[in-house]
Amino acid sequence: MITIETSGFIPIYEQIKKGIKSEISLGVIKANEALPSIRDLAAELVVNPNTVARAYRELEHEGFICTRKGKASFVSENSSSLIQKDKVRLMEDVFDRAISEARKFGLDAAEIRRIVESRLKNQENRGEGEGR
Amino acid sequence: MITIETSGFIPIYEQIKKGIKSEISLGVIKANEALPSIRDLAAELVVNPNTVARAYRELEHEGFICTRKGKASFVSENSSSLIQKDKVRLMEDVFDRAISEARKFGLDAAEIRRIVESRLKNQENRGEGEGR
Amino acid sequence: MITIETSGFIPIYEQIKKGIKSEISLGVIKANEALPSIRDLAAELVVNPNTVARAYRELEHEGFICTRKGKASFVSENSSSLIQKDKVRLMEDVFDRAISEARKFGLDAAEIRRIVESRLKNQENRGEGEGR
Amino acid sequence: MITIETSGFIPIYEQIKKGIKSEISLGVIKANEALPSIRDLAAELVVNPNTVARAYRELEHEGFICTRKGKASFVSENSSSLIQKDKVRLMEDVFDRAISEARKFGLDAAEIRRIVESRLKNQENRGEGEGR
DNA sequence: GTGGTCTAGACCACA
DNA sequence: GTGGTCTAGACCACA
Repeated sequence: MITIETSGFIPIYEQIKKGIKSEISLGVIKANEALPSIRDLAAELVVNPNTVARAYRELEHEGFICTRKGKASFVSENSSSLIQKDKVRLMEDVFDRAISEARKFGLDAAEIRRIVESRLKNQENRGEGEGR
Repeated sequence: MITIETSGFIPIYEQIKKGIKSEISLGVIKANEALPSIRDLAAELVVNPNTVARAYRELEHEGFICTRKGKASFVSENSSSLIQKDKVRLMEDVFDRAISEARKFGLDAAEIRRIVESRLKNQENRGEGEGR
Repeated sequence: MITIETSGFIPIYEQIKKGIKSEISLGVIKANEALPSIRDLAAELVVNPNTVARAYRELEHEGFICTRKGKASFVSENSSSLIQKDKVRLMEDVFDRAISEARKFGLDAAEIRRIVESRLKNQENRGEGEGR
Repeated sequence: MITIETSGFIPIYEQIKKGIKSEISLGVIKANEALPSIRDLAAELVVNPNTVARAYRELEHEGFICTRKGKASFVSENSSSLIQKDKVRLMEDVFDRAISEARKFGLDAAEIRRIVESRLKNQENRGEGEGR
């Protein structure tokens, strides 16, 4: 369910980290459940295992997952509360950036609202089919 | 007026490019006007001249500015129309990304609208003073 | 009585080896006495049998224990003298490392003595209850 | 000044991290001073640049150093206070481990003191010559 | 030249 | 099979 963009500037390991946080946030993977193995996820994403390993390692350092050697990585017990905080910060950040970008090009609040609406609609019309 | 973030993953030359497009878009610099020299802008942004040079070079390739050797770089005659197209695409892109990011974390349209409103207000209260 | 740390870098089989040497050294298990079976110890330590097997195998190679196929592992006849030598070397090693670590951070002999005293006291106050 | 043990179980990147913390602690490198470049240190330690890079990256995440891309890594402004805390924790840890190791082999406080004294003397006699 | 990311691939501890 | 470390080496952004 994680998608990787190789164009663009965000490192693959960051995209993996965000993808996993997203899955935890959505409840796709729940506390104490195992993540896919490094090798499996690497194969699925067509990415080097080292890159996945880095993502997992950083998620572990940040407390989202914990790893049992020889077994697998598991979503931490307290991941939900961590994710919750992280998510709020992340969402604020994402829209602050988008809005200040828009402001830099002279858009006012009304125009921003309008473009948000149009993109919301646009994604509804296109995107919904994919999930089914 | 251009601000550079050294943390984060977006290359500095990209930030400079976007900054200049923004200034053209806002009319801060108009068609046929000269851009600051590479050295001056580099000094102002506390950035290496090579980085500014790259931004200018790419803006030239994209037709936004034209550089006369030994002289300076000027905003192209047809920059406004180019910028206009670029701006629409850019804004759509920016909000598409923000919204799909939010969707990845399970936010629905109502929640997205709410967060956009809160960030719009938040930036009004803080940010406006800086521009004056 | 053996405790395993899964965080940290010392392999589990090494921790098991040291734990058994410790028990021989303390007389908890005496010469010619049987060690717990690999399966039992593995269960007790919540560790994979392979890992215990490796510890036993290496202890055998070093002469501390001997394994009779189909039966069990026994503490060797001459284990005490071996342990005695090993223990002296081990203790010197342990404190050499600790002290040189402290030296690397600029502590002088007086400061090292002081910290040793404080840790000795600290462990007395907390740790003694656990053993009983 | 950093020494790497390839025998033993502590990962090279950890040894590098500790070595650098030690140098900061000793004032060998001071706040705002540049660390050796990744490539240089890798060459000096006869280690892969990736390994040094990992050490630097983790030191950065922990706040001890900060990296300016294209330039170098620098000791953070607030490194001293961080190091101070880290050092205390580290020294307590080191001696707690050493002492509990000794306890596992039946040594009492008096014997531990004696062995500490003997190792302190031993290192004085051997080690001092090297520093000059 | 300097740091950052990524790949390919080896070897080890653990299950 | 699973994660962890390490090496060798490529390519990019930045100075």
